[in-house]
Amino acid sequence: MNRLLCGDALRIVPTFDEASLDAVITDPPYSSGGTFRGDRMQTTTKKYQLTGTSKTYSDFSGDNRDGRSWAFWSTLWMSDCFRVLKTGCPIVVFSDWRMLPLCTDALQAAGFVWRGIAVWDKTEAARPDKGRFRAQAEYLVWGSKGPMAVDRLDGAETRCLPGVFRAIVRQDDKFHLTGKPTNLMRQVVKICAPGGTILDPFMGSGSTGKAAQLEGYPFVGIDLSQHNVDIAQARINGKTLPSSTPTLFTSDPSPTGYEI
Amino acid sequence: MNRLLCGDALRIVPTFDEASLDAVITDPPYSSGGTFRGDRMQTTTKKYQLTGTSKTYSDFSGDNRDGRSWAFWSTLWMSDCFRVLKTGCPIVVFSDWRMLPLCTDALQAAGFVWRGIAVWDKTEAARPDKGRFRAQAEYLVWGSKGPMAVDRLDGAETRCLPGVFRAIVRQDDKFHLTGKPTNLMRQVVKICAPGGTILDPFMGSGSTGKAAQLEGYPFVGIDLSQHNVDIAQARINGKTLPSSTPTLFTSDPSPTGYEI
DNA sequence: TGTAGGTATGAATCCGACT
DNA sequence: AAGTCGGATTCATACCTAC
Repeated sequence: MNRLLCGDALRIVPTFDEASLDAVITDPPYSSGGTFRGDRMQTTTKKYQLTGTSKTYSDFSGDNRDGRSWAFWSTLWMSDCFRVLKTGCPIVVFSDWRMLPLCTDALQAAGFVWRGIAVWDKTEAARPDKGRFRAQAEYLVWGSKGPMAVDRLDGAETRCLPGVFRAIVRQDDKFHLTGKPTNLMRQVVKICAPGGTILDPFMGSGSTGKAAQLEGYPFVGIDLSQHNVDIAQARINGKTLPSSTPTLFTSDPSPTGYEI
Repeated sequence: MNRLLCGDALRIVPTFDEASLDAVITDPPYSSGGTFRGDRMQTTTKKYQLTGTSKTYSDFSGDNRDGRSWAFWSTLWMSDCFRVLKTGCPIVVFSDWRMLPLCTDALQAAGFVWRGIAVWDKTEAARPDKGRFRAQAEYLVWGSKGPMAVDRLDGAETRCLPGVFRAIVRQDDKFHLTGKPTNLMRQVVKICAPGGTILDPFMGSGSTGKAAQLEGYPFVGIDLSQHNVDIAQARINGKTLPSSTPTLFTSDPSPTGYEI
């Protein structure tokens, strides 16, 4: 069973039971985009979308922190995730090149053992820049709560996962400004032990959830925006949007949302 | 014309003229913790040959002593490189995933503008790890001395370089424990403006120098080990070793070596 | 269904003009 | 002045349209 919740991860995750989940796989707002503070303060579409693009995506909030506060905030939500993960279970966090060092700091500050960096190669379709190395990769900073739980993989076939994923972004597979390809996420979720429940505290349009469903993992997703929760629900359910949408989670400690 | 020098980069680079070189491309020792020569002189073969780099580190990288002193030492030699580079010119430093955050810190501490991370994908030939993401990539942390010098690229054709290099490690193209494929390095050296002189303060067996030669760049290489300097000389010259090898650079401020 | 050719796009960046 | 705003740029690939 899947649960999709609308609200702030910093409020919702603490309501979950300790040591109840099997993996965290997420793509938080990077607060990147620009050398100067002013550049980060733009709307996300202004920062990340090419001027003159016809297709429009909704802006998302929480993308204007500076480096220090981004690391501080990341440590907070990663600590919450640490609490609800079972011992030996993995966390995977997407990052761009600029935030990568801060991301590894926050992961370790939250108590995780940093295990490595995997690479998402977006191929040569990524935006070029004359006389420079093309910024065509994003990074998957990953670690575990204590020693990796190899034991739990007994019985089920245990695979080595790739360290570099080559996956281009397709228009018909992109439901969010920063949406990830489904084929990429189907590979990534396999870091979770078979049948384990996966949490994505910043699910966006729900690519992690869709991939989890396709690979047979129960999924818990959280997003600040009702719009995104609706899109994710529709994608994962494979249905059109319901007439009655769930209410926004505010201060009530018991979140509301979809159970699908 | 190429120059190959034997000695300590921290002694030799300061003897070069300020703002006299056009690029720094290098692969420093990853685990060389020492500020002191003796620390770096210890044999690393045993550490690397059996397990690859990752097993030799503790599970808790970051602010331990090895990491701190590596970053400190890196800042020193990068600062030397900063001085001898012309304004607007690039520096490229290879790093493994563990040292990557420290490497970006040191690069910026030395005064460079950090511009990004490129990826060397060693492909699936890298050693697999059950139930984990394969550590199959190394990283090229790169930056520039001030704003990138686009002006100097006028006239010559300027291109966007790839951000992910796929290159398998071939045994017959490997003259050194951590040698890089020539095809990889031929791509990387193109970050240097056409005809510019490239410095590699830790040249090892000279892959950077060989690539520089093939792509038409003058090259200055430094290595602590006479053995490596001899190998590099032979590779770049395409000849057998000379009967009289150059003397080890010690405290004499005017280094000796090959001019080829 | 297949091929060829034109157009749109990308988790940017730089720079100059304006407030 | 520091902060904002907007236009130009880069090229491999996907996507669309015409034949």
